[in-house]
Amino acid sequence: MKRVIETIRAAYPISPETEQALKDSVTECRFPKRYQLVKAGVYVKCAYFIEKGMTRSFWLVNGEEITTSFSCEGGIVFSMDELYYNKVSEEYVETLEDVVAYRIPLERLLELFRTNIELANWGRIIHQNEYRRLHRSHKERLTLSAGERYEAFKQQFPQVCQRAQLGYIASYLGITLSTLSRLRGAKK
Amino acid sequence: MKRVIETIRAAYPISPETEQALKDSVTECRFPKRYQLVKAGVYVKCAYFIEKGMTRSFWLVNGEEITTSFSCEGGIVFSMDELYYNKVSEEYVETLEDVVAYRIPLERLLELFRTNIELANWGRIIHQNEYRRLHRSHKERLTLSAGERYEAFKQQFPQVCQRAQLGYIASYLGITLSTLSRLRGAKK
DNA sequence: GACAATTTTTGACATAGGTCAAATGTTGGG
DNA sequence: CCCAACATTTGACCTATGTCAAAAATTGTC
Repeated sequence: MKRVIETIRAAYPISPETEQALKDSVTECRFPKRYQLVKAGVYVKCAYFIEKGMTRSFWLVNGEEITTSFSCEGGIVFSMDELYYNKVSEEYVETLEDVVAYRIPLERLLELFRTNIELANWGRIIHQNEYRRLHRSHKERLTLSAGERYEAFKQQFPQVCQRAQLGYIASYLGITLSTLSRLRGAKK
Repeated sequence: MKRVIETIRAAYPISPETEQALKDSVTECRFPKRYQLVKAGVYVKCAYFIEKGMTRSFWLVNGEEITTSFSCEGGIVFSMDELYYNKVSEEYVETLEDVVAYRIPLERLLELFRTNIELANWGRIIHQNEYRRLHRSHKERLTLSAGERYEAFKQQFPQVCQRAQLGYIASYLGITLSTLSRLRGAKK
């Protein structure tokens, strides 16, 4: 869990005891590329810390997939609806590469939040950060052209940009595949 | 602080001791309509729990104001950049009505997060909720037409809809004032 | 290493919503 | 109660990006 613990510590410093409590709560698991970790309409009952590989979350609206986020090494993947509100997911999460992850039951994660103040604060801070990210991308959506948004995305997530295919990036940016392709063509 | 405590408890149950610790940390204050609680480029050093009245947060981009959120009774208002990253704010927050609020120094709020597990969890949960809200509005932005978004907004925030002026709502929805006005005209 | 499947590029055309500016309506302070 | 400041509506015209479909490039698999 090297990568995962590192990322947690970068968000909020945790003690060795907390680290151990986490380690005692997870199970290593592996998934092939294109595997659905979370499906809309079902309970998953666990969250995944990504040690290796990349995933994307997406909505399925009128048969169209809309990517809402990417998670790489160190990230945590779960169904918001289930973790926050104990409802079935409205979103899907699938692997974009082979993935090594650590599975933690949601119930255990919630118990850790309730009882371990370091993890409660870590949970607060990762949500703050994600909130800030979305907030910024909302602003970009309102003030930048499609091309400028793509540039900003490349800058902010160079890795994702290289590892994810165009269609996913396009829907994340809220533009069509054709438009994104044209933008790339025009740039060179 | 009735309204404020009620809203906190609705997000995460806190004990009477925690309630008291909060009460001991705040100062009541009042602001007239159109007062700027948070300004871009400066340190504010505190957060405000709104007891009465409404505020909006906005960005100023190329001389244009882009509203990113509204806060009513029970809400909490602060500079994300300052609370999360100890940087000056990039956003403004101004009152849209006369406001009664409770001021808490950011330093004290952070100390409470670090030392009080109930408040750490409350902090986690309000951020989860805001994150979910933004997530949903991001989806709406990508899948609904301007008119449908306005309908969804009216449904989700009927109060804000009545109390805030059109221009603020338009920029929140990411459409122009003229377009929103036309939509309203067409509807009847 | 060649074919099938998938991904990306390109083309022709359509449109939702933007822009700018003027007209009208509403509101609060003296 | 009236005027100035502010908020909303309306009009004429425009453009960034979408849609749909076909061609080209890339990738994975037997």
